[in-house]
Amino acid sequence: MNWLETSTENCTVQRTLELVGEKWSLLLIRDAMNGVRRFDDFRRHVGLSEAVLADRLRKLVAAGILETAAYREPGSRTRREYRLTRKGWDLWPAMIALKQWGDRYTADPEGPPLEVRHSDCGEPLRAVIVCAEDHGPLTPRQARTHPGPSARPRS
Amino acid sequence: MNWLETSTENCTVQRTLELVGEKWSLLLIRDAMNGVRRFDDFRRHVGLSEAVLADRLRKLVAAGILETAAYREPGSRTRREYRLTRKGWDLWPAMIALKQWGDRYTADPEGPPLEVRHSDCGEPLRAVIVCAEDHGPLTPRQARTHPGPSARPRS
DNA sequence: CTGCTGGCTTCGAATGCTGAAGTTAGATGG
DNA sequence: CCATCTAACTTCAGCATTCGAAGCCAGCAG
Repeated sequence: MNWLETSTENCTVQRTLELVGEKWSLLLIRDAMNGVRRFDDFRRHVGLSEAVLADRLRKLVAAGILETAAYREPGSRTRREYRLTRKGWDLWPAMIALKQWGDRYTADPEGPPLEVRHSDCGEPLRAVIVCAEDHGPLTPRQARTHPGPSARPRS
Repeated sequence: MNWLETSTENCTVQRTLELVGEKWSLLLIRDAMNGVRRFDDFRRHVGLSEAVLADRLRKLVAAGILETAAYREPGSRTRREYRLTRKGWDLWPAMIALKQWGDRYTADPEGPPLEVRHSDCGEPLRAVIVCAEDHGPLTPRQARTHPGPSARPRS
């Protein structure tokens, strides 16, 4: 069974994009990874409409990527903030990989507006692909794809 | 200048998503990485409408992620096929990182429908973040973010 | 009890997606 | 040399999503 003959219905990339691939979702996660937690901060910084923001936050919470927590500032009523869960933070390698591509191909001549570095040595980060035995970094030519255990023919 | 005060206008993640973040774009790139090259194969396998497919292919070619090449099957007229460029293949780490997340959180109980392994040792791949001096794999807690050279205040 | 603020919801207009039908260029068959 | 077929589009009507703006609501300050 080759790729063209296998169903995409249970493709894990596709399912991932159903959760985070809508417009704005990954930008909200980007902001959440940079410490943004409140509705109004998301709205102003990411720059989307309030209706869509409310919808996306609801979906990301339903997906287990964000969770809400109550907070209270002195002299204000309690409110809810949005934080990344473990599952949400597990998107970090993907976010860094997208940022790395953008840094290379879309940055202004001076460089990117945000830098992420190793806190110990101060060197910039790279997303690399290795195998389970730590051979690598690997290129696409060093990889082979096979049908997996749940590969099904296309209807 | 903290993150909430910096403009997202030149954010490299945002610019990346402007190129590949539309619905279907990353799925087309997924298929291209698996060897799909023709209009009709994309249409049938990815399952999107022809109008949108034509638009996405045009945009991905304009972005330098795909390029067209003439091909000719015996007994047919010459046609054009779509292939990933180097720039397109550079999205591979991001694609693997998204697939890895999907494999962990969205796969059927038996596993994913597609497996990617190191061709030398046969072990499955992992997307990891390292620093330029190869410390790693790193977690988000071991990273620090700073404003980069093109950080600008939000208007 | 009046106003203010954060966090939404509602609404009309604009944009985007879908499925189906139509178009075009070059084989191929009669 | 005319009709047919096919891959690769384009056009179109209807539906869904997104946008910007406005409105609503709860609780706190004055």
